Amino acid sequence: MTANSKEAILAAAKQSAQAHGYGGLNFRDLASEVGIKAASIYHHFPSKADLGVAVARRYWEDTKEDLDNLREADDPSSALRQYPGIFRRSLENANKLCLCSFMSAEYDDLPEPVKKEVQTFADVNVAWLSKELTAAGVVPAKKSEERARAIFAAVAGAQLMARSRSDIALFDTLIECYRAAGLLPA
Amino acid sequence: MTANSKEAILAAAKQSAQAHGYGGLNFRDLASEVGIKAASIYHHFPSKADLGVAVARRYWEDTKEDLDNLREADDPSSALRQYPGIFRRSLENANKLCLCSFMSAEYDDLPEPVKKEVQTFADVNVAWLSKELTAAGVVPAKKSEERARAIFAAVAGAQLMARSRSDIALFDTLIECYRAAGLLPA
DNA sequence: ACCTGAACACCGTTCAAGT
DNA sequence: ACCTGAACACCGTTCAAGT
Repeated sequence: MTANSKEAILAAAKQSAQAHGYGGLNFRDLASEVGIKAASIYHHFPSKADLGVAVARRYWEDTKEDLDNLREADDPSSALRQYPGIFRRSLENANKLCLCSFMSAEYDDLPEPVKKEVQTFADVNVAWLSKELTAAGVVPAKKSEERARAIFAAVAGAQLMARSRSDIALFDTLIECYRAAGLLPA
Repeated sequence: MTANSKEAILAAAKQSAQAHGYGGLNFRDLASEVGIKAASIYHHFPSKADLGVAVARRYWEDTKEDLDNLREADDPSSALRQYPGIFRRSLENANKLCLCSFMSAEYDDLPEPVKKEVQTFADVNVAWLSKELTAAGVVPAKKSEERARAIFAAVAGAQLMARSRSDIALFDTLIECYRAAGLLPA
């Protein structure tokens, strides 16, 4: 074992939750991947709900960092152009789904604090998109949040559909079609 | 018990799968809702996979019927306008998700024959949309399938996002925004 | 601090046996 | 045909004990 167990658990849980959801997360498989026993996980996370919260929070934190890096590296138009790439990378990574899309599906069965983190993921994406859309002059400031939400929902939907076909090219076609139709800036 | 058990199981399983997914489908709760024991379900469906196939097939058959009715009752433009209503009705029904969106998330853990039914659901939607888009003159025939796929993915994404907020008004706003942006015909 | 074996209560699933 | 009791496998969780 290289790093500390807590980080290793978090990383493994993130991968598993993106493939199998919160319900599909199980401590025994998780532990064996990390090289400890299931009971040991409880030393780091007092319950499954706590692990779920930690994974979802880390997930949006990582995404926020990716988004901020995009913003710093490029002008708003280019940054917006690269936004779908974040969802594409999940598909590239063993056809994985956005953790928060999966958890949105599972919403009824999620512990309350996990729900909050899922919503924060959406909020982070919408806020970033909204700011870039305004900065790029795509839509007036008054309409930017609404458009941001539409883009977020559509890109998540494209990822979901592409995953169900294990077809990254389909994802690319869908994004191109969003651009051609006018939902995403060309 | 009114009708036969098999139909009652199918109906209850459909509701449960839309709320909790294929993984969340559980025979004990299902049985108690129908008024029999869990083991009795296996008399009607030899395995969970068989039940999953039956539920998913029934689901797309029902949707196909709804779509065909829409087509017969209205001209292509009006029919297209009412398309998102099919997804809206799931949300109205106790904030439920499209069964096939949920199963797309769960794709890695689905039995092979269930995967096929999930794809057929998408195919049915895309074929209907494609035909109506061409008939309504929204896009040239050559581009209609691609656009149909984009609409299907985007509407499913809107439903997923609205579900995670238990907010039907958000679904309506997203659909309106798709129209304003040009993805859906106005 | 960090980990484990063993156990607990629970639940989805299966199957041989009932009617 | 239709249903069930009982068993099985697995789950999240706990805890006393190990280092």
